[in-house]
Amino acid sequence: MARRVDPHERRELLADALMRLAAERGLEAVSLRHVAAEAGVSTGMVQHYFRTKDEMMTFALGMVMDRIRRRSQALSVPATPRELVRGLLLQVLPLDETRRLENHVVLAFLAYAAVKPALASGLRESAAEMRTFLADQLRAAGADGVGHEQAAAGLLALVDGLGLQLLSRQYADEDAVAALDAQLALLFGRR
Amino acid sequence: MARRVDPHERRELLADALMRLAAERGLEAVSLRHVAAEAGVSTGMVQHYFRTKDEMMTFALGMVMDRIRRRSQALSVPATPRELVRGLLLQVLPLDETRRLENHVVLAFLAYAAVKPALASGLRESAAEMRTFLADQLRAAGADGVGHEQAAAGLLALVDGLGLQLLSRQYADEDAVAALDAQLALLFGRR
DNA sequence: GGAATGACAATACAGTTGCAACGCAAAGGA
DNA sequence: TCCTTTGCGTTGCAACTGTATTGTCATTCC
Repeated sequence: MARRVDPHERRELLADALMRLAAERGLEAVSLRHVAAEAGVSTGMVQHYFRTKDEMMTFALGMVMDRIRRRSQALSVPATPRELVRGLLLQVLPLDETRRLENHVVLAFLAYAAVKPALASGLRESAAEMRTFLADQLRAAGADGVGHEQAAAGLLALVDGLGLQLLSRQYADEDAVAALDAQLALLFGRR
Repeated sequence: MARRVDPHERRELLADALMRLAAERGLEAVSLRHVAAEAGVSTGMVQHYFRTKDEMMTFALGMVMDRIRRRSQALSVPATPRELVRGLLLQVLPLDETRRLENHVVLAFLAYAAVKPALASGLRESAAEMRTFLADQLRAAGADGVGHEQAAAGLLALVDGLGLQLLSRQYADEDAVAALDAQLALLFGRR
């Protein structure tokens, strides 16, 4: 067995195992051996594809952000700005098991990045990206009232906060959606 | 030296050291030895006051939540509901070093509690407490539009999200305050 | 048909972890 | 005065950590 394998595919396999671990037992449970066990491979193989643990973490975080981005882009079917905004923000909320898992991982990495600034840049980027997109849509819709940048930032913060509360089960899914809709009504006008 | 010491005071000393560690180097850096070193005592003493690491973590989290609550209650000088709400929410945002530190710790524990449900209940409680307080104030102010419970939940989520973004330095302090004020204007009416 | 190479597996190693056990000094009651 | 209790320091231990080293194949190229 030589060159036959696709390295990127292997890395994704391992990163998937890492995600499952992080979501179910926290980032503290992520060790080379645990990831290997979860993926059903040897620790040697993990080391083969990630020379260091940090490299593994960085790759996994990048993968998660990439998936979220990709799902959002697949969303850009013709629609009104308001529908676009709502769709995008609903994409981010943890309303099903896959996105629960992803949000768990993002939360874990958020706490991790608060201490390891090298990882924070990726998170910052994708947030900024989403913020300008939201602001553009708000402008296009002619949303009145507050500045568009500010409203976009507020929406993003709202969704982040709702996500947090959903994760810790303080809140039912439909209540979170209702809170989001209420805010959209305030910004775009009722209905 | 025997009975002279106040056990609770000692525990707070140790929990303080834990907080500093968690804020500066993350929860992963919190070990019995590190906490002992940071507090300038022996690991034996840490073990004397906390029989297990989990007991130490739980106590520290409780202490942080207590401090936040206490600061909020000290705030209830006569004021209009709107001022009260603004004051309370500004209390929660990480706008100075102490509160940055506290928010860091809360974030770390949030990620931790997402995996250790035993710790989550405390967080849930204090959030619910704050939500009903906010809803009461909104009702008292006769804020129109959306339901009061929903608006309160939205405000809380907004502040949580803003806190997250402030912590990861995605955002300037004054922008966060502006976003909060914009939302208050939407709810209470301009000015 | 070697030789080189890529893909792993196994093991070793030094450091760190939570926790238990033991030790001992000082204060108070008997 | 003894003796128990409280408060803490020290040491030890088994488990686990990230990383480095080495070994073992199967495959591909010359």
